[in-house]
Amino acid sequence: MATQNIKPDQARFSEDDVLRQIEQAVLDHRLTPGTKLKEVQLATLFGVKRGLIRKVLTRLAHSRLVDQTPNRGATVAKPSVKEGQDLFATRRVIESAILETLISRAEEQHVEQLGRMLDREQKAYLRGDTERALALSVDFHRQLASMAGNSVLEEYLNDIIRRTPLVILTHLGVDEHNRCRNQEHEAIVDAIARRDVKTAKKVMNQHLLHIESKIKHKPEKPPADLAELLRPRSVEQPS
Amino acid sequence: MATQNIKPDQARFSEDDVLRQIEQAVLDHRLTPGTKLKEVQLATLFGVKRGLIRKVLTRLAHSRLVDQTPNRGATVAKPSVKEGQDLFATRRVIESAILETLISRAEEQHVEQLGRMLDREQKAYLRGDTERALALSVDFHRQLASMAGNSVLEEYLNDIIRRTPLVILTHLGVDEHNRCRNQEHEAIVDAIARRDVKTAKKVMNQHLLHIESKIKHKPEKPPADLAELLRPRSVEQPS
DNA sequence: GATAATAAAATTGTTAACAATATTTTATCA
DNA sequence: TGATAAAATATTGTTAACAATTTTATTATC
Repeated sequence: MATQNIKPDQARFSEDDVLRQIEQAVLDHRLTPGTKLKEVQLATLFGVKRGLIRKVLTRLAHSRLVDQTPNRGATVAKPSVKEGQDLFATRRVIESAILETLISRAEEQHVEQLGRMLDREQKAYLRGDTERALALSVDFHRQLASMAGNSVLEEYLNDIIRRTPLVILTHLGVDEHNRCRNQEHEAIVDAIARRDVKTAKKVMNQHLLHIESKIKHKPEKPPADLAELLRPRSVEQPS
Repeated sequence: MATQNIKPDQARFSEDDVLRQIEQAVLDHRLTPGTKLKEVQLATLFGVKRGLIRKVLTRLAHSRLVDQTPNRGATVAKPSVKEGQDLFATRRVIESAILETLISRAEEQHVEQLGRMLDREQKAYLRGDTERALALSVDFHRQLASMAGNSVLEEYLNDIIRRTPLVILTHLGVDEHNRCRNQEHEAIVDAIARRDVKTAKKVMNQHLLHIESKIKHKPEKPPADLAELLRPRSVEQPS
């Protein structure tokens, strides 16, 4: 009981925990492109030594979520327009391959599980819980990759998912219209159930293109307060 | 003049240099799956401090080239059969997408440059310089990705290229027949020149499947002497 | 000679201290 | 008041020392 009441900022995080927390903060739009990530501040926030933070930042930089400049520290990455376009184009390739692979091996239970996920996503939208809906929306794509059963495709999709918010926030800003639309998810699941590869891929492409086609603008957004945004949350086990 | 004659084992390497050297050693088959990478030894070999080696190993582990186990150090990764199959299947997806993109934007000079590369590759094979031929063969694939102009696809292909030797060495062993065949490269360039996407992709798939279909066996190979294999080479600028 | 126990050596993991660099604040001057 | 220079502070980069763990070598026992 006592251990469960430990405040997050007093907990002792592992390297992977810290990495996950920062990745999640990017995904949630809590950390926006250009935000400065100061080592000492992060170490204090997470209750760890600076060395651990340096390791995490190295890994994040290697994954291109973070830009590291010698003697100037780390900032959340700001992808260029070209990089954004390339990322979305590649996402279309990867998601299509996932759908092909999934449909070639999908079972009844897979379709049912996807249906349940969509129910939850729809309910979250209806009650106005946009944060939860966004998370479920992202999970939908992850689940497709997991069900497809190709670990390398899954790995790349997860990489893309982590980087997608950077593109959106850098070039499009936070806007309801720059997110997944639930009915398109439904159409994809329907096509999977019918084993209709062509339709599934077509809808997925449209799904992604509706965001991608807008990557031209460059609205600027002021940096937010890092401590507030990145306040550690309890480490949760994946469902 | 004096600086140019510095012996490699006395040079001061940057973090990126060391990373590149180790990656290259994997690509050359000098470092084989299961090989133990000891920090102090590497630090001595490269003339750097142990801290830098730890950073490099972190990055290599994040890229799955290296397995890191707490308190037991780092070894060159040994992908499972499934992982090997997934990697090759994903490679087919990525290479096909690269060909599509390239053909949609290819110019005369691209085709000429690829032709010159193939000449060099063929000559290396004919004079029995297998190491050089292998390097040129790998460069061929990299060049396709570079010409296609999608940086994310290129990044993923480079990741795949770095990991491919691990699969081959783990499951197939060093064998002339587990490498690219020059005539298939020629057929691919020919199809690109004719803007024949279908044929280009078909040949590329065959090209990769001729290796992939063999990923079932597990020949074992004894670990080699690390210091000999990983002796630093001079840092070369990419051509 | 084989096995187990112990000791020694090697390796990995962590840390605080300090150096180097960048940023912010303060003082000075026109 | 604004611009510039100097001083102070903050941040990043590096390092050696030490702790913790694993591996290897040596010794003891049967």
